[in-house]
Amino acid sequence: MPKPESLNPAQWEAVYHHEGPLLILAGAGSGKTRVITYRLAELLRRGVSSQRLLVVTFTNKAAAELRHRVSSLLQQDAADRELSPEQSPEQSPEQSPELPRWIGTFHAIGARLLRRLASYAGLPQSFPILDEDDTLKVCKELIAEAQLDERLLPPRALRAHIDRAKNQGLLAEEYQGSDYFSDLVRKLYLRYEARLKQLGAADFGDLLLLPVRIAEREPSVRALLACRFDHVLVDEFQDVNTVQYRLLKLLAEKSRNLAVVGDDDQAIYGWRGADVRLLLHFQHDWPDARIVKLEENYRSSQVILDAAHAVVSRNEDRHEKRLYTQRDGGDPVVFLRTRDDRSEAQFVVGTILRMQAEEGYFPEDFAVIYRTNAQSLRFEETLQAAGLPFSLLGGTRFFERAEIKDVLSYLRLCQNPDDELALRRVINVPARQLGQATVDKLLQRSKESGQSLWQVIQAAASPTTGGGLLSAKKAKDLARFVTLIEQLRERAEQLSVSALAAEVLDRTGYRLMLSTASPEDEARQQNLDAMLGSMAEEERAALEALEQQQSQPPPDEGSALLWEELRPLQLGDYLSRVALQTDEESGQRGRGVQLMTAHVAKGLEFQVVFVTGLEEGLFPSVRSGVPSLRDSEDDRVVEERRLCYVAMTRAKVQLFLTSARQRRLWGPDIRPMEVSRFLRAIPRRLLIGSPIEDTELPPEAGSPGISERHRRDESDRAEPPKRDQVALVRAQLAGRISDSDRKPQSGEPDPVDHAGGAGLASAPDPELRVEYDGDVAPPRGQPVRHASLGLGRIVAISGGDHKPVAQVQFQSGRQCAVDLRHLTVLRRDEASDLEDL
DNA sequence: AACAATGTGTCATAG
DNA sequence: ACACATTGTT
Repeated sequence: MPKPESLNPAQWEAVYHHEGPLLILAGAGSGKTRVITYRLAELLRRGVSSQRLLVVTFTNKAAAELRHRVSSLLQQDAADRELSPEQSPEQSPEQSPELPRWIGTFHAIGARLLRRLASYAGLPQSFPILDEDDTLKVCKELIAEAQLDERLLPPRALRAHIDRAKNQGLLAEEYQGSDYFSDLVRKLYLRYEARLKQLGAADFGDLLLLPVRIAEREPSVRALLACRFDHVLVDEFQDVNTVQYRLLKLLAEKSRNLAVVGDDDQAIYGWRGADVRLLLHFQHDWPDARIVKLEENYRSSQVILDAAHAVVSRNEDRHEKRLYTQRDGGDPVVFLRTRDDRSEAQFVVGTILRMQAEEGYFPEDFAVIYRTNAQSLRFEETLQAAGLPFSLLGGTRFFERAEIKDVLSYLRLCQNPDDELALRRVINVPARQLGQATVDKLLQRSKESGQSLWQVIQAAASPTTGGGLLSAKKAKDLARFVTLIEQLRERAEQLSVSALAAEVLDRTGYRLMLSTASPEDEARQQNLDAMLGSMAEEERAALEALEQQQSQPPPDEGSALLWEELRPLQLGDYLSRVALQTDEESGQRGRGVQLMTAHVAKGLEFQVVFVTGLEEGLFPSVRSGVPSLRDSEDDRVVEERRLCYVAMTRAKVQLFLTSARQRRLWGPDIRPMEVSRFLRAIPRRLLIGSPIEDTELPPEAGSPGISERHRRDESDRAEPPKRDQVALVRAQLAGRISDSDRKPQSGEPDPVDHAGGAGLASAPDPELRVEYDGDVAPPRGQPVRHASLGLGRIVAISGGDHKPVAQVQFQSGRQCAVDLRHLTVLRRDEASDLEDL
């Protein structure tokens, strides 16, 4: 059992709170995970069944971490009990409680619920879960089918709108169309929903949306959910969105034992529908909630905390809290303004090398944090060149690699050959002469006949039933593929998951395809081997859990539907787990220097942290193009500020902040970058390094001499910091400057391109470009020209948060919506040859 | 004509 | 790494 003396009073209160709602406001590094693990252990000790505890986290990594920590706490607990001489007789001495079985991300929990509720949603029990790629393809096809131009409604935008709707709990028919644009989205959302149903598939949003909607509709299901768990514990509550909250309310409806942990200063997922107000106004729904504040920080030095606080406290709508630590003082935060992203990377890597050599740090002690994944490249190159090991967190995720998805698609086909997306993915991988044209024919036939693609393929492959759809040669190629799949499906009945996967690699010729000696192929082979290994591992774990299973309480209250049964790993179990397992194997924390985005960094901690790219437009990131209509500039920056806070508070001992004077962003142009406003918020006394007052002139032709810049760095400091720190920065500056000796590529950087033009061949005359800032929109009937669609008139204008869009009737007869920025407004005389439409 | 191989631009942030 | 366009091959 937890030792109370290792908890501070606030933590103690949170751990031992008994029944009823509980809100834990946990500042960064305040021992939040510790509180959750201890509380779980305490609940188990009090006799709450491991089957009736639900713990929700945001990432698989966090779930794995919790599982691990609870498990070791329970083991230690059992060991302690054995040692203690006086054993209370009523306490069962023999075994420590089982681990809670329901620890997972919202999506994992939702998927488990939906598997059992599938019939209510008209889905097969083994529905595939579509990832982002899959849903993007679906959106693309829908847009094509609707004969819309992708430039007007980019598939990504459609997907984002649908996803957002789902996060708000809206089904397609509830989606409100108020203008042309949202009407369009509504129509396509309706088709999207129908298409997914036809595919028998669910997307990420469905995993939460559908269980909630089913339960709210079906009283019997609602009752099941309400009594399924005795305690519900939620981590990162500030990042919960509406649907997730509705699910929580359903699950805690009866017990009312809902404990949530969160920090409003770390709310960074507003863009995917999270609503901090759920945390800020928790008492509104749960008036009797006990509130516990954790404000003592056990991670960072006071200097780091003060600097981070200075950044985030600029926000207004927040619980004011001030973290304190017993480790007073600490080294100042080092700020460095570098010439460009290259020298930024060189500074970071140089510093790591030096601190490693001189201060005994290991590569694992360092984290490099940036705003966007694209920034990782420079660091990767530079670390590579320096011979430092590193691992990239996030980015392209393991299970999204092509080779992994290919093999998983074969496995999906073994489970269900009607899985159209899986079928289309692998029909020609490895190449078997079944290209686009052939697949299109088959798809066409499938659409006409209403048969599944697999059925059509089976028919077309046979000379008797082919109906002349394909040439004899193609039919033969196809028949070979059909036989392959049929054989694999037979084998699937007999083999374990890992053995089946190995067979897939073999029989499909996939291994053979990767047998060239190229480093890419070798990496792919390694990835596949890693996957086979993880399969075997899961099989072993499932068996072990089965063996160790304690007396299984029989399903009570008719809730067999939601009961989890332990069994050997089945193909379907594996596929559904893997669809949600987007982060790298969580157990083995990557080796070497850790590279990650600020979002990924949440919840982690490191000795030394570099927060990089602190530049206006990058961090805070301001989306290029037209500012959105509703959000004020500030609204968007508020979350960025919290993101910066999250990044800074990852550091335990030393924090570095860097900012480049120029970098290539989005396009081919090298842009001058201003220093981030977040830096200006930090009191000078906490900082050493480059002056922040640095006026943001792009490097002039005769760029300032090295010595001059160096001198400025020194003279601008408000207060002399510790001498060794000065030496440190000097040494680093010297290293950096020797690199930046090279001349800038061109005398003047290109002017900032505010248009964010989307690859049109000829850019419209800037003077005639539409100004659209919400007030000045072109009137209806306005003649316009589009680079590729020709002349037309505006029929309607619609905004939306993202893109101002005009519905245009073109002279060609085509009517479609076009991003306003791609239109040129014509003067009356220019439009004379445009007839009335 | 249908496929395969090769080159090019693009990308917030996550499950 | 992926989609797209282009060129090369059967």
